Amino acid sequence: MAGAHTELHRTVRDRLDGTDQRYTTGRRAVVDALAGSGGPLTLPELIERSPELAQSSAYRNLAVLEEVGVVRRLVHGSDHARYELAEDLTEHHHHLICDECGLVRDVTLTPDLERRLDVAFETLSIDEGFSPTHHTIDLYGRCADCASV
Amino acid sequence: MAGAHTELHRTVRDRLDGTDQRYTTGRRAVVDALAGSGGPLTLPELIERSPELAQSSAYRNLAVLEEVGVVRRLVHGSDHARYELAEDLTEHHHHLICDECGLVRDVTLTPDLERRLDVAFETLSIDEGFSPTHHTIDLYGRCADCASV
DNA sequence: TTGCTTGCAAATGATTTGCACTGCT
DNA sequence: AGCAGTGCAAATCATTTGCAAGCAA
Repeated sequence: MAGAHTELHRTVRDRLDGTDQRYTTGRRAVVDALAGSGGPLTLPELIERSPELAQSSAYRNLAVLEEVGVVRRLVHGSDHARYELAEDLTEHHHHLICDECGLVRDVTLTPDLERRLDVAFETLSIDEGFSPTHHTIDLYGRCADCASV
Repeated sequence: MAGAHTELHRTVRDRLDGTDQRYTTGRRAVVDALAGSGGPLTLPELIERSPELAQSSAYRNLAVLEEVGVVRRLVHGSDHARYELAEDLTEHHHHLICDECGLVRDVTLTPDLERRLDVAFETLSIDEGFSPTHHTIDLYGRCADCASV
């Protein structure tokens, strides 16, 4: 656990070093917050978890981290965009999204199903002259909390 | 073809009637534009196809049509949101999204694969206490035009 | 020192809204 | 007549950016 965390930070630092950027306290706080949540966070949620971050710096750090491939920016229906660690730092996953409260949680599909999907996408792409790089699957519905009301 | 189109308009009118809203020329233009494109449109694209629409009216009409379940609003990475006809007026489909130019095109998966996905989502949802209503799949990559550069 | 970072305040840009006018019904 | 729809201009609000000060190599 601690080991994985350390390695995560080392990877991030390496990627920043590559373009003369520093791994500052603020950036580390962003990475820690994203690593510690079970799903992508909005800017307000991120700041709630790291109140020492100024809003503009948080946005800027997320942009920098996105550029070096550490962070991924997502947009669903809601007002705020959401941010998560890039998949090569975590694991391929998808999202459960609550129509009611907007909560987003990570989920994974079985390797077997992912394999079938990849094959289907590949075939599709050839038909369409499209070169696929990645895919996202969002599952919308009601989360446990909202359903129990 | 003409028949299907007529039926579409009738359906839209019915849904609007249900809440004392009118199926005006502007709204019809919005529906026609969305029905005639091979993928969801941004507001600028929509207005390009129907220049008689004022921007604010286009936004307002889209909002009204979304409320009565005729239109669906999508957001991907780009600046503008995209709008398409609701799936019960068209057909269950997914999207190919070009990382480069932002183009979005509709695609469908095989019924067999969709069935497998539904089963997987159902299982997943039970595990998570989540009640699924629908899903979206976005396939990112390079479209034929951008790949050929 | 050099130049990346930060925080504040101001700017940007998509979308929304107030209001007076138009046009169905 | 009575109320929904429209267009314009102004308001919102998430996000971005300019700038002066802070901090690490």
